[in-house]
Amino acid sequence: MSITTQSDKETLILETTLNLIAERGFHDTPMSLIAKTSGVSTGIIYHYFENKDDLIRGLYRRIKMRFSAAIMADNPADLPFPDHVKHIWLKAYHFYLANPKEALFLEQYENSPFSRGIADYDDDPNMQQLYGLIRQDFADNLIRELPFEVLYQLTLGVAVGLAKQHIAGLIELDDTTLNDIAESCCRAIQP
Amino acid sequence: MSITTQSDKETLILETTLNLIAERGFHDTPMSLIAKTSGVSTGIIYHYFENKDDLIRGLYRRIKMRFSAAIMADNPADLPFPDHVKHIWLKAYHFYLANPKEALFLEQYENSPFSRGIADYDDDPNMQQLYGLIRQDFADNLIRELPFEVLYQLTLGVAVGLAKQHIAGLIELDDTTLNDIAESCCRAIQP
Amino acid sequence: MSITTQSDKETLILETTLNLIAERGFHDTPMSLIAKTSGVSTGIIYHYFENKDDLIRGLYRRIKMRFSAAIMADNPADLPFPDHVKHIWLKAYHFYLANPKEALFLEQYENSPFSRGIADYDDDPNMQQLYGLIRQDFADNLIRELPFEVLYQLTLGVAVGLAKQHIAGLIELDDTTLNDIAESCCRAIQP
Amino acid sequence: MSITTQSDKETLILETTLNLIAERGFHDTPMSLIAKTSGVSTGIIYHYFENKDDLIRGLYRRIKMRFSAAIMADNPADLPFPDHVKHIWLKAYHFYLANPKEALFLEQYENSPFSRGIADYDDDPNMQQLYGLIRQDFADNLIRELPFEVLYQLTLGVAVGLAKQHIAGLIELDDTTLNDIAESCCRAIQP
DNA sequence: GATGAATGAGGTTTCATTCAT
DNA sequence: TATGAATGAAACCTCATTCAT
Repeated sequence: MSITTQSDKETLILETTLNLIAERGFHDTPMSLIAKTSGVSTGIIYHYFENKDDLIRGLYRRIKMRFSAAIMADNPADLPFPDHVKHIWLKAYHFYLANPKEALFLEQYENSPFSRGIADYDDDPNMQQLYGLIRQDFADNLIRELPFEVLYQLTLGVAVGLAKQHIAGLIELDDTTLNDIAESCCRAIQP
Repeated sequence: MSITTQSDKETLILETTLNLIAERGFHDTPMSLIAKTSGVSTGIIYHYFENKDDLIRGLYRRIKMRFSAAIMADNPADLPFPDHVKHIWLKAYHFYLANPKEALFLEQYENSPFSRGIADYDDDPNMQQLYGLIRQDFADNLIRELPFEVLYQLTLGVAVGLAKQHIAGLIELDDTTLNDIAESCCRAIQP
Repeated sequence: MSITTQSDKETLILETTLNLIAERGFHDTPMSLIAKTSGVSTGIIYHYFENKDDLIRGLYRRIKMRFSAAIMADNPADLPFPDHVKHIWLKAYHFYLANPKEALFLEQYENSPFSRGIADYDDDPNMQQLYGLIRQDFADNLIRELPFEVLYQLTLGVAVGLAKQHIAGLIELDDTTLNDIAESCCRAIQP
Repeated sequence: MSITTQSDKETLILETTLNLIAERGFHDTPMSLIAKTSGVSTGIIYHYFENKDDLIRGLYRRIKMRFSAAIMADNPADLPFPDHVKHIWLKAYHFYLANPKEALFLEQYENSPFSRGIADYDDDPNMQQLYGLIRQDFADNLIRELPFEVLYQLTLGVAVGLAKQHIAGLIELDDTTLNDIAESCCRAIQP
C-alpha cells in the first residue's frame, strides 16, 4: 500500500477500531472484536498492521491529520490577527463536536502511556503551516513571546477542553458565547 | 474500610498501584504485579477492595481529595477577587508539578471509559467551598455568568494543561511568566 | 520450590511433557495438551515454568541428571581400567534402552536449535566424577590424550547410537555381542 | 516435478529452506519466511510442493543423496580393505564439515518425529553400492558379521558425531589424529 | 506459472478472581 | 487477616493453506 492510498479493508479496520475504542476504551477492544465487527478475519488485520500497538498508532496519526486539516481549512492565513486565531479556535471546537469519537480517542490516546513522548508534526503540512503563521505573528509583535505549548494551552487547549465537556453533555454553548470565549482566548495571548 | 482510617496495608496497596499505573498504564498493571511490588499476597487485595475497578476508583477518589485539599489550602476565601482565583490557579499548577504520578493517573483516568459520567463532588468539602466562592463572585458580579465548567476550562483547565506539558518536559515556566498567565486567565473570566 | 524437592504438580507436568514430546515432538505438543493430559489448568504450568522454553529446558536438565546418575551408579571408580569404561558404556546403553522416552527426548533436544551452545555440567556431580576418572586415566597413561569430546564419541557416542537403533527396532543385540562391542570401544581409546 | 530436472525456482526454494531451517529449526521457519527470503510468493511454493511436509521431505532426500554421492566418490571400491572403509569414513567426516547446514538439517530431521521409521535407500544407487561393498567384505571374512546398523555406528556414526562436535566449535582435529581415529574405527569392525 | 490478500483454527501466554489452608 | 496455588476464559498473534486474479 502506498502512503497516500489505503486499501478499502485497511480503512474499514481503522474505522471499526475507532468506533469500538471510542465506546469501550483500548483494553476493552480486543482484536477479535475488531475483526468480527469489521467482518474480516483476525489474520488480515496483522497483514495491514504489525500488532495492536501499530494499529492504534496508525489510527492516531490518521485522526491527527484530519484534525489539523480541519482547523487549517479555508485559508486562515488570509485573515489578519486575531481573526485567524479565532477562526482556527472555532474550527478546532467544531471538529471535536462534529467528531466526538475522534475526540474521545485522541484524548484517551494522548493521556495514556501509549503516547509518552509526543507526536512530532514534521510530516504534517497543516501543522507546519500553523507554525509558520504563529512565527509570523511573533515577528509582527502581535502575540506574546511564549512557547508554542503555552500559546496552545491558552487557546486551542481551552477549545478542546470545552468541546469535551460539551460532548459529555455537561455544557451547551450558543454561538455568541462561543465567539465571546474565543475572543477572550485571543486576548490572553496578546502582548 | 472506613472513610477516616485506612490500614497501613490498604495505603501501601493504593500507593503501589499509583506508582505502577503512572508508569505503565491501567492495562499493563495486573493485580499480581501490584501484589508483588507491594510485598503482599493477591488475596489480601481482594480483602480491601472488591475488585480491580473498585481499587482504581478508590485510588481516584483519594487523589481527587488530595488535589482539592491542596488547591483550597491557606484559606483562599480570605483574599479578594481576583486574588483568590489566582491563588487557587497557582496551587493547582504546583500540585500537579509536585505530584506528577498523581497527575498522570488523574488524566489517564478522566479520559478513559472508567470515568465517563463524571465524578460528583458532593462528599468533598473543599470542592463545596470552591463552589461557594464562585457563587459569591457571581452574586458580586465579579465574574461572568458562565457555567462552572466553562470557568473551569478558562482557568484551572489551563493550569492543569500547562502543568502536564511541564511534567512531559516540553516547557519550563519561571514564576513571573506563571503569574502573568494566571492573571490572563483571571481576566478571561471577568465581565 | 527448592532445588531438591519439586511439588507433585511440577513433577506431574514434567512427566506428562516428556511422554507427549517423546511421542509427538516439540511442536506437536501444545501447552493446552500438556495441561489436559496432566489434568491441570494451563495457568498453573506458567506458575511453575516461565514459558514453554523454560519447561522444556527444565525437563532436559532433569533427564540429563538422571542419565548421569545412572551411568555413574555402582561406583565404577572402584574398577580398574578398562573395566570402569566398559561398565559405564553398558550403563549408558541400558539407560537408553530402559528409558526410550527419555532417549527420544534427549536426542531431539540436542539436535534442535533449542540446545545450540551446549549444556555445561558444572552443577552435575556425577559428570564431575566422570571427568575426574578420565583425568586420572590420562595421568596413568591408560587412555590416549584426546579431547573429552572425542573420547565420548568413540565410547558413549557409540553406545547411545546403538541404543537408538535398538529402540527404533532396527537391531537387537545379545549380551555377548554387546560386551564385545563395549570392549572394542575401550580398545579404540587406548594408547 | 521430475526426478532428473528441477526448475531454478524449485532449487531456490529448497536452498532457502535449508538455510533457514539450519539456522532456526523446523518450527521457526514458516512458509511465508521461506517465500520472502526466496523472493517468491507463497503460492508458488505450493505449486512445486504439496505442503510443508513434502517440502521438507524433498529437501531431506536431496541432501541424503548428496551425502551418499560424496562418500562414495572416487571409487572406494577400487581400494582394498580396510582402506576403502577409511576412505569413506574421511569423506563422511569432510562432507559434514564442508556442509554444516546440511549437517544440522540432517541431524535435526533424523531425530524428529518427521522421520521415525527410517529412510529406505532403495532408490539411492550410491547406498546400494556401499551395501554391496560391505556384503563382499562379509564374504571375504574381512569384517565381523554384525548388522549393518552396528557397523554404521562403529564407523560412520563416529565420523558424523565428531564432525558435529567440530561444527559446534567444541573440538578441532588435525589430519593425523583424524587418520588415527579412522583407523581405530576400522579396527573395531575387524574380526 | 505466479501473486499475495485472505482465512481461521490453533498456538502461547496473561490475568482477574477464588478458595483451601 | 493473610497466603499463593489454582483456575480457565480470553487476550494477542501465527501460519499452513487457498484462491481470485
